[in-house]
Formats: sequence, structure tokens, C-alpha cells
Amino acid sequence: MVQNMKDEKKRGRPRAFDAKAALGKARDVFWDRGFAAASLDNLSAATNLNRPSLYGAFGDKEDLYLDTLEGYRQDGMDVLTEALDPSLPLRDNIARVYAGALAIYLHGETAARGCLLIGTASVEAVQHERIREVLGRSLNDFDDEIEKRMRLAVDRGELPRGADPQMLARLASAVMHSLAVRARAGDSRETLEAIARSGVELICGSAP
Amino acid sequence: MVQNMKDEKKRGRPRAFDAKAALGKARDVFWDRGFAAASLDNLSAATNLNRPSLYGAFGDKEDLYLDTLEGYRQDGMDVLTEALDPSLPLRDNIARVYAGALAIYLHGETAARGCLLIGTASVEAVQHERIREVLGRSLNDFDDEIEKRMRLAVDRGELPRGADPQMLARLASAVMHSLAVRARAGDSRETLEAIARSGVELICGSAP
DNA sequence: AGAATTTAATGCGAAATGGTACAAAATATG
DNA sequence: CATATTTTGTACCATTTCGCATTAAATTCT
Repeated sequence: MVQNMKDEKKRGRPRAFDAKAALGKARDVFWDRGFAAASLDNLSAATNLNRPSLYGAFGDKEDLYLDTLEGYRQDGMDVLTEALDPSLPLRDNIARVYAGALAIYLHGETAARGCLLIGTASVEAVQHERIREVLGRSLNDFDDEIEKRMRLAVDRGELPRGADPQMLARLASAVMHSLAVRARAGDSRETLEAIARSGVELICGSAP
Repeated sequence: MVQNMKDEKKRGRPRAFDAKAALGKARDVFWDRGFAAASLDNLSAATNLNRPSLYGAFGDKEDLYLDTLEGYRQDGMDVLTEALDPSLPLRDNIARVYAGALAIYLHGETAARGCLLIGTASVEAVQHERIREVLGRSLNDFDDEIEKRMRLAVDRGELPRGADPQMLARLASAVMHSLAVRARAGDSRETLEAIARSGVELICGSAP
């Protein structure tokens, strides 16, 4: 599974496509249609790869989907940790988290696609154990990252000593989950931004 | 579309099945598999109706799905309004809302199915306008119902005069949305109940 | 240059899918 | 009882679906 990190010349015919770019195109298809409704023809057309190439590079449809989820999770974590820059006040951190999320969720301007994980992996989670596992792990990783910042906030006195960092983090995530669902349900950017602002207020109410 | 409300004898062969019961069985199929992955064979088997009967009674797959969503929305609103009984304190109301939601989301004991709307309609919302419309309307109706109770709480002095009922309601809903997603992601009942408790605390923090 | 190896492209095929035609059955109306 | 009307069940059809077999192309190794 692990490919050559650099272009140490592999034997045989070289790939005529960029696997990472193809994965990005596939992600868009899954994001719009979901896993079940995304056909290999859709994916093949979007990536400009014929099905055998797709299959050879990524495995079957579920493998490909799991790959896109994993990449999305990574990207999301990057955005999250950047938003949580501990040199900024907690309020700003949480506001940035929501702003970053909305930038992703509302991408496209036409019909908002929300969160790839929440919007498309949730459906499959009941019947596909591997997808449920990725979804659960992703949500937990997000919670944990926010929790770290909350813990720091308590230590620093940004939050009262009695505050529960784990629960505050989970509730901060909850607002984000709601933004993801509502974006996909067609709520306006204005509505979502208002909810984000109120969320910051509620979660960080006692912070300076 | 409107059927006879009572059994005023209709001409022709009478139905050999209970449409409402069939709709319930179909709902279970959609709940587990989602719209796209639910095949007419699945639905036919679960309802004990052959495809032509299904089609005759409910229209095509999307019509049937929309019918189940509408029924779910109605049932959900009933549970919600009952939970929000204004003779109880606000805290109890919100706690009951979450308890009622979890009772539905965790149904099955095996793999939790979360919320039918959030869990299965969200995926289709981007491409199917009618589904997006039902999803959006349902979320709004829930928000509005909670908002009414919040407004009452402000009037009664359960919440401070400056509290924003609309935003508090949306955030109360947000916690519920998160419970729906997390249930489907495999979180334990204990975790979900803990989040619900913290949510009540956060939302109703200033209430007696 | 030739063998080995990997990818690309075409196209196939078996199964599943959504939907329907058609005839038989069950009921109300005249 | 005959006719109209609606539902039921079987079978079917056209299309889509996923996945792969096979052959041609491109590159490395000997």
C-alpha cells in the first residue's frame, strides 16, 4: 500500500495521472452524491480515469471512499489545529473553528455541501462498519483537539476552574455538527454565521 | 391523493394491507440503509408488498421516501411538544427533549440508527430539492417549537430578560443534531447521555 | 535489443435496479 | 348476473451497476 515517497524509478509503465488530484475529484463526487449514489461512471468521468485504472490505484468503491474520508479528516484536522492557535484568546479560537468549518461547508455557492463526513458517511455508518469506524474516530479526534485547548484555557484561567474541558469541547463540536447539517439542509450563510456567533458566546460565555 | 377518511366503500378490489403499517416497515428500511441504498426489493420484502402494489399505493421510490420522512417529522413533533410541557421547568423540558430523542436514536440496541432525517435525508439534500426542502422545514419546525418555549421562559423569568430565545433554541437543537450524528457514529449511550446532561446545563445554565 | 513489469483502454458480463405490462382476482354498482 | 373498477401477482424489460478479462502501450532491468 505504501508507495515510493520519491520518484525512485519504478519498473513498468508509469502512471499518467496524479493520484492525489484524482482523489480530490473523487471527493467532490462523493461530497455531492454520497457514497451509495456515486457510481463508478461518475467517479471515472470526474477523475478522467477509466474504471480499471481507478480500481488498480485505489481498490473498489468503498476503498476509494474510505481514502477520500481519510484525506478529508486530515485536512480538517489541519484547519482545526491552525484555528486553535494557543497564542490567541479562546473566543477567537472557537470563532475561527466555526469560520473555517463554514468556509468548507458553504463551498460552491450554489448548493452547500456541508461536511463530507457528517453529510455522507453518516448514512453508511449503520451498515458499513469500516465507515462507521472512520466517522467515529474522526469525530473523536476533533473533540480531543478542542478539548486540549479547553484544558489549556482552564489552566490559564480563561475558563473558570470548575469548567469541564471534555464536555465544553463536545458541546463546541456539537455546534459545528449542527452547522454541517444545517448547511446541507439549505440554511443561509447569514443564519449559520449567527448560530456560530451565538455558539461562541454560549461556550465561551465566561471567558474574557 | 387524499384518501377516504372513513371506510366509505370504494369500488374495486379492496387493499389487502395497512398502508400505515407498510409505511412503518419502509421507514425502517430507509433508516438502516438510506434512500439511495434502499432497493425496491428491500422495501418490497420488508413491507410484504410486491413492487406494483408499492408503486400503486405510494408512487415511486422518492415519493415513498418523502412519505416516510413526513410521517417521521410528524411523530417527532409530537414527541417534542409533549416533552416541552410548559407546566414543567425549562430544565426538565430540555432534558426530556434529549431523552426522547435518544430513545429514538438508540432504538435497536444493536447499531444505533440516529435520526432518520439527519442521518439519511442529509445526503440526498444536495441533489434532491424536495428532500432538502423537507429536511430544512423539519429542522426549522423543531427550532420554532423550542423557541416558543424559550420565549415563554423569558416571559416567566426562568431565563434572564436579555436572553435570545431564537438563538437559545437553535443551540438547544444543535445539541440534538450532534446526538443524532454521534449515535450513528457509534457513540455509547453513556457518552450521549453525558452530552445531553451537559447540554442542558449549558443552555439552561441561568435557569433555576 | 529483448524480457519483465506495470499501467492504459476497450469492452464484456453477470447481477441488480427501478419501473411497468398484463392478466387474474376481488369488490361495488346497475 | 353483468359490468366497471381497483388491487394483486407474475413476469418482464431496458438500463445501470460494479467489477474484471484481455490486449495494447510504456517504461525498467539484463
